[in-house]
Amino acid sequence: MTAFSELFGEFDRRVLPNHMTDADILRLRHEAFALDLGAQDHAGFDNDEDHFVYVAKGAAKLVAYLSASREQIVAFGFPGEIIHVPGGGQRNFSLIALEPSELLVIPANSLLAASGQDCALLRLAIEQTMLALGRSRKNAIMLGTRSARERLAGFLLDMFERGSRPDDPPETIHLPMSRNEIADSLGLTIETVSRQFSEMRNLGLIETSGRSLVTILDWEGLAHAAGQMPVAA
Amino acid sequence: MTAFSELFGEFDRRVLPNHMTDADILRLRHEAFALDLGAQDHAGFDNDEDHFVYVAKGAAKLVAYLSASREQIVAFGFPGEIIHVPGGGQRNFSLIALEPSELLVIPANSLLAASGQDCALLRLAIEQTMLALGRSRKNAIMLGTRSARERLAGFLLDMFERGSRPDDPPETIHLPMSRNEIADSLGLTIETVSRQFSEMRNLGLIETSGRSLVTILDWEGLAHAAGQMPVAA
DNA sequence: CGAGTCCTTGAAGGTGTTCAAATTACGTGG
DNA sequence: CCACGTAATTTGAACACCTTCAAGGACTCG
Repeated sequence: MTAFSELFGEFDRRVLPNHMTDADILRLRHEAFALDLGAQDHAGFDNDEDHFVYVAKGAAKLVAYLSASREQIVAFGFPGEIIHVPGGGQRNFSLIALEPSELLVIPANSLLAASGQDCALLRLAIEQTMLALGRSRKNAIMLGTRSARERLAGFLLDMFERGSRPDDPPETIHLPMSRNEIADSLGLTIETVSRQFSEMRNLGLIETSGRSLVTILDWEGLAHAAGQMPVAA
Repeated sequence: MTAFSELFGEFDRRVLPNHMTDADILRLRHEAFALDLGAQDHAGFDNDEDHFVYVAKGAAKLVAYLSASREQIVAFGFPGEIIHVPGGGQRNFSLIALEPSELLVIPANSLLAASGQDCALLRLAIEQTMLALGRSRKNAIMLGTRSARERLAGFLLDMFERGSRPDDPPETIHLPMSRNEIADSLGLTIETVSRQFSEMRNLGLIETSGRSLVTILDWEGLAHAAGQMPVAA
């Protein structure tokens, strides 16, 4: 069993709906390809077309480049998630691995091409695109309305939801991205992020160990700091 | 010919692809409905489901409510455009008319339900969702990286692209939204928006007349103020 | 163990916010 | 058609938060 077969098999089990026809699965198998990236490698695939990227192992960031210094991280991808990578539109997007990663790349056209009569692949594509839209809007709301404290607290809670691994100690998470990358995703500077870490440490909300291990000590306090919306109608 | 027929006819001509089957068109016609809204009316439809809303006349905003005071406008919709309105997820979204508007509302399920063998409706849905995703990401990048000046300059240029009407004087646009709504969409306060208007007026970039008429005097200067990315590789 | 990078901390400054008040625009009724 | 009342906008001043610039310290990799 090749590496690709294993990878595609995992994708099939975890993402593809059960009722897919063999023809659809075979076509997808033919169009998709595996990508093994080292830390900071950027995924190089045909930039004219949209792609869906399934993250099997590791972690990745989708970056939009602006001026030389400032860049914005549009999305993170963790194992089991799918990132939508736009093709050559107006802006320059890149998918970059945060740590050694195994990815399965699926050209969007292979999902959009006519597929059987129940259009299972199209349905998969639209479902993933809508998920991406929801995440992007949530992100935009965060960037438009929240303070630095709220952003980092929300970020940490989000990372705990998405990034907990079987081998991590409970309540503890390994952040695969640097402070700089956290800053670029929250629309802040690295110094502000660092200061927020320190203050939240001093408040007894979290504990850190090394550069990337974070333990949540006070879940309620952290949720409060993230500025949860009251459940009013 | 009823108002709905006219509205749906326009939608058919301007949005639906030519090769749609009559069955698809009829089903869509059966599921879609017209909505006539006065200024500040909010579109009330079943909030559990996603909807696509075609704006025929007027203008609308898609708002996310957070705490009582702060809200974020996620998208504007102008004639000819389609807004994706998410259903009952975690957040509270509302579609609200900025001025008297005619909308055509299409429940997402009526596009997602199996449709013929070429899945024309599904294709339409995915195309619109991807457009919405692109706009949302562009918006997130703006909110994460741009200054107040850049945001308002970019906003005005965007409005000129999307909102020019046949009866407007050239170089001049009617903004259907208040300063408050501009602020809520740019992630700023109303005072900051007003100050930026004043400064851009003093710089000779724009001219304003009344509350909603804006004339661009210096296109190049405004584009520069918007912080155009140099076309470097 | 050493070198380099990443992270933290400090101090000063800028940009946008908040609070408050004056002014302008617009719809309504006379 | 003009005057008035209300709401939106503009402006001012003080302040808060985040950024910038700068330097010291810690972690990780080879």
